[in-house]
Amino acid sequence: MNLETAVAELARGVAELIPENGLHELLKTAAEQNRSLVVKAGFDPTAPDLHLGHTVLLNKMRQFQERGHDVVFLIGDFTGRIGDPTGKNVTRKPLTEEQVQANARTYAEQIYKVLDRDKTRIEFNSKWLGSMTASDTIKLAAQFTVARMLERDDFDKRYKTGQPIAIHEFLYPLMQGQDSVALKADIELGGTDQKFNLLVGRHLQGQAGQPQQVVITMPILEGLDGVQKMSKSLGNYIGINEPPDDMFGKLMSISDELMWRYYELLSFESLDEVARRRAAVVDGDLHPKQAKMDLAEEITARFHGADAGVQARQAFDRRFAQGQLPDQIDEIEVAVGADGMGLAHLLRALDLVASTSEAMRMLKQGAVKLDQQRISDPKQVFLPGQSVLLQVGKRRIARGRLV
RNA sequence: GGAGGGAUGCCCGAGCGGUCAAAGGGAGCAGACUGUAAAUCUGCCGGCUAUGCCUACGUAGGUUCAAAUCCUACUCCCUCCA
Repeated sequence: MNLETAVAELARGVAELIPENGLHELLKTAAEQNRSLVVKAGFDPTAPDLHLGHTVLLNKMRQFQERGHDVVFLIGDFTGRIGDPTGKNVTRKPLTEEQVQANARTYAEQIYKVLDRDKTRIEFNSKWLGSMTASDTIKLAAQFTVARMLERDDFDKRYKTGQPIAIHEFLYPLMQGQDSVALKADIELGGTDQKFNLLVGRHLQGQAGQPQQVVITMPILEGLDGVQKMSKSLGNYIGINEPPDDMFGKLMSISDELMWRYYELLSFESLDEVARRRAAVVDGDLHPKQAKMDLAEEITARFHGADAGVQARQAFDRRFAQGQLPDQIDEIEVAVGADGMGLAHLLRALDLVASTSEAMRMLKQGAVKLDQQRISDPKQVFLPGQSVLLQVGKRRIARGRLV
């Protein structure tokens, strides 16, 4: 494959490339010298539950692996103790060695659904940061100024609006930059929110007399709402370990507009194919729902296998297009006592609602169905021996066997 | 070290002695519409043994028939001065 094609492919979906022609130059040199590049990406050791947002970066790492480069999955076990300066969670409990190891294992279980296990190098930054002395730290801190630190958007905003900034937060970008020095990184990948930190790496490498890494930032993937970034705490995420049907269903619930964004950042279809698809939808030759199902199937298949992708698609179609019940409904045994149990409590017992108060509300709003028939009397009593199929809204469904 | 401001439900934010389970917005949930779309409209949105009761407005006390609202102490946060 020629250089131009390689650069174009590696630049797909990239938010920013610094310096702009850096990737081109690097690939050229690497090819000439017949060496592989050190590609680094750092990860927080406290959030090992990966979702599709994380895979935007992983996908890019994988692309580099496919070209034979040395991809370093760096776990920031040391920097994780500082806490990335977001203004929240300024104090964070230090993780124990065991916790770090456990989290690393959890990462390993997940990332190889995208990355090539044999070509991935896992490192921990405590390896070099942990042995730094106070004097080393001061030397490191001396290589950067407060004024430049305050250029960071996050710090700038907080400083101007009077939000607190703890001194130790300034160390985070420096430590992360030091990682690049220690690894002699040629390229560092990160989200756009990491831009400043990645640039500090370039600066420190320069100070250390090393070639400066090329910085590649990837866009932050929007969550299911299409507005805020995908994150676990916002609840707008799709976890890569979620069951196929859930994954498929969540992908189907995104807006049409967001679907194209997901195509760009998550699909492995070539940009040409995506463009063709989009044109077909615009021309009315392809229903947007079909396009979305294709995407949902591709992603589901990536994490659960091709069969699971197809099955999830069929199950979705049966359930929502044809209005059938799901293939599998968990049957829960409920002890109702000799006198039976009222409907409101039964819903609670089946875990279809969070409280009996919620049950009352759902009943009042006509959201509850018994054996596919709408019902609304909270006092309706169910006796032992009965078997019931109860639904709350479209998605909550359970079968209860009363004893 | 000194002076001042603030802490309200998942989040933001009004209330500043009774009519406050607490305005308004966001998020979320449900119903209608649909492609489980999105958008829109409507309703809900602390809990319970449920037309009543209990718990809630930083924490602990106090004043009062009655406190999110007043007083005291404490904790945390912010601003300005040094």
